[in-house]
Amino acid sequence: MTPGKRYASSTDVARLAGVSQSAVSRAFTPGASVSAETRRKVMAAADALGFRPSIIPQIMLTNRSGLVAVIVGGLRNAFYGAVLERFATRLRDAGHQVLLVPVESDYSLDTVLEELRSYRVDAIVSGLAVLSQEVADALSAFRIPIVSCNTSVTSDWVASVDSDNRGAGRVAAEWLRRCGGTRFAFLAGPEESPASRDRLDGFRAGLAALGLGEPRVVIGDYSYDGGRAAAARLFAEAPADAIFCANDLVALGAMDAIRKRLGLRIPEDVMVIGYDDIPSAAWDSYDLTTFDQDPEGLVVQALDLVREMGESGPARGRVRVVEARFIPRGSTRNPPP
Amino acid sequence: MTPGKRYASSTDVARLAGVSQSAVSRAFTPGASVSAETRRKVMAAADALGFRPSIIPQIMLTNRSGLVAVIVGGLRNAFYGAVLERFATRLRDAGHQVLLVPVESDYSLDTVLEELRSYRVDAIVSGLAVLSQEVADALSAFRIPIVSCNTSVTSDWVASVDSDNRGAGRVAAEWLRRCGGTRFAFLAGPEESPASRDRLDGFRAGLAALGLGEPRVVIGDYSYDGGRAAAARLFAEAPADAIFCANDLVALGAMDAIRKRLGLRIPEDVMVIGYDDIPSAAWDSYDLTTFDQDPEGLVVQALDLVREMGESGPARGRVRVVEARFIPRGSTRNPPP
DNA sequence: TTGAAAGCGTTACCAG
DNA sequence: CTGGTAACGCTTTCAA
Repeated sequence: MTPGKRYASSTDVARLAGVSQSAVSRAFTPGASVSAETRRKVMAAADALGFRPSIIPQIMLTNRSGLVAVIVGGLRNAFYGAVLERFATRLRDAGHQVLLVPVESDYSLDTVLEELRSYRVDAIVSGLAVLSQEVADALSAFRIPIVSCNTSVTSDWVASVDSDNRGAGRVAAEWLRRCGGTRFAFLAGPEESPASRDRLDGFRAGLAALGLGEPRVVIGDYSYDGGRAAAARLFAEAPADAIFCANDLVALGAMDAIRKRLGLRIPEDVMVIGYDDIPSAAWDSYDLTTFDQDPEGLVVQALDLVREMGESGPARGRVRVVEARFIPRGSTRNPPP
Repeated sequence: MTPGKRYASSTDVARLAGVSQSAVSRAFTPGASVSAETRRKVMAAADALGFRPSIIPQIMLTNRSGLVAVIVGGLRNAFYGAVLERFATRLRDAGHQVLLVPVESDYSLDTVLEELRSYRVDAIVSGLAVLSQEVADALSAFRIPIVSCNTSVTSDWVASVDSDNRGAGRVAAEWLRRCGGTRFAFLAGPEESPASRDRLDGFRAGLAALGLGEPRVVIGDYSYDGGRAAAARLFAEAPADAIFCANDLVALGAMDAIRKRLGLRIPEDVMVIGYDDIPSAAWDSYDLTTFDQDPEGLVVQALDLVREMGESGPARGRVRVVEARFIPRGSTRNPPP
């Protein structure tokens, strides 16, 4: 192609405007001391050439790129879409650019981090839970501030934002009990998901505090199909009437299995509670009782950590917790007054 | 913070390894001529210092950043989430980094493009439809290859990928007619959406070809709530029994309104067809007849255009079309044999 | 195979 | 307020 030259440089502009290259730089620097006349000449030449300062040399000088990487694991879940959109919008409003990094598992995380490092990203926000303390420590070697969502593990360079999963589990247990539930079950996410585990822990604790036994647990995978299959497996063994699900997608799948395949009614025969409050949860066909994870709060806290780490540098033990707000809807019966 | 120095440079590595800086560069350049011994020393020193070449100076030299910007308008629709994830994955596989740019309207597009230019992005993929020929021409001034999805407008620097919306509209009309539809309606997206307009055009053409009259049209906004409201407005005026919707979200909202609010049955009383084949369309509660927009094909074509423009430079009139595959499900009756 | 040196486009500093 | 110069970290000549 070679369309002449793709980009004009400040030197080109300086030549055309009849000033020094430094003058051009100053004309584009807010608050620099330039005479109105010089600025006018520079801007005219810049417009003629389609010039805008490149940010690349600046990155080279400062080692700050303005880039923040956001690592996501799977966008099929509308909740992640909503969170990602918020991150992207707020990061841009704060003057950053968003580097989107899709990662299958934390297996490939090391390779990815090498690349991000070579781009001098200022920080990394990970939707992927950083699983173990070892991984968190290993990540510190990269010396890039990392904020991990849905974990409470931290290290020098890793901070985290966590939802109050345990608290929510307890609330679910109490509500289902108050509304007349007797046979409790938990449809879990992937076995290794800390969020799913914490929700179950809270659910267990809540039931125990009420003098009730262990809930039955079916392992799933955070998807609609997984929820449907899990519900089928659950009822194939024995019925349940109070089901807490690891997330909304699982709950919606379970609801469809319960109604369309098993022919039971919700909430009369079976009550269901989800987690996330994705848009579909509010749809007329489901009207799912769930928890709002406060995506706004999650994003705000995460970005506040990014800012804080950028300013004060690494420090161990930064954790923020966002509350999960209970949203009772029609998939659970009304409690007695 | 200042943790000593954040990044080691090739000069630091050279000093530690007792070689020249050029040697370090070569050791990291595949196919460069370095002796095994030198490479060994360099790598040892690099590991000790945690060194990896910065990509920034390279960008400065070549004006190619490896960055491809993806502009998205709203991630609430799961279809866009799925498409975005594919884009991100494939772009990374092709060795690019993905810059995610959320944009409310094309109002702010100019500002955004200035920024992207200063980052020397190699190309821009826009999920936002580039509306008019004027906008497309204006975009050419930025001299960055742009691929626009869901438009057929092009210019020197703007290529586009379009779904066969008209063809799908015709198929919808034919299917609804064959299955016994008599009172046709179209629930549109935003008035200015070219995709929605094209789907309607095809629907109209299909009905006309069958000797049928104009469908009734209700303007909406591509959302579930919009679909619900649009269906309510439609039936408040007069009933319909064959409804084609601008996308799946609208269709799902309409289905819920028709069943839960109006007390009608689907498909016995009313048939509904959507567009996109988002995951929820296949859920048991909806089982929505729809069109698969072939997100895979969309992404492949778009990235092929990116590659092509990167290699051969600007050229007018690059358009690719991806087929929409019809997926009959339970929200329409079975056609007579 | 190796080292020295130029150059990419900025910003920041220093004299004038 | 202005122009010259150093510096950032790399790749790429050019000589040796």
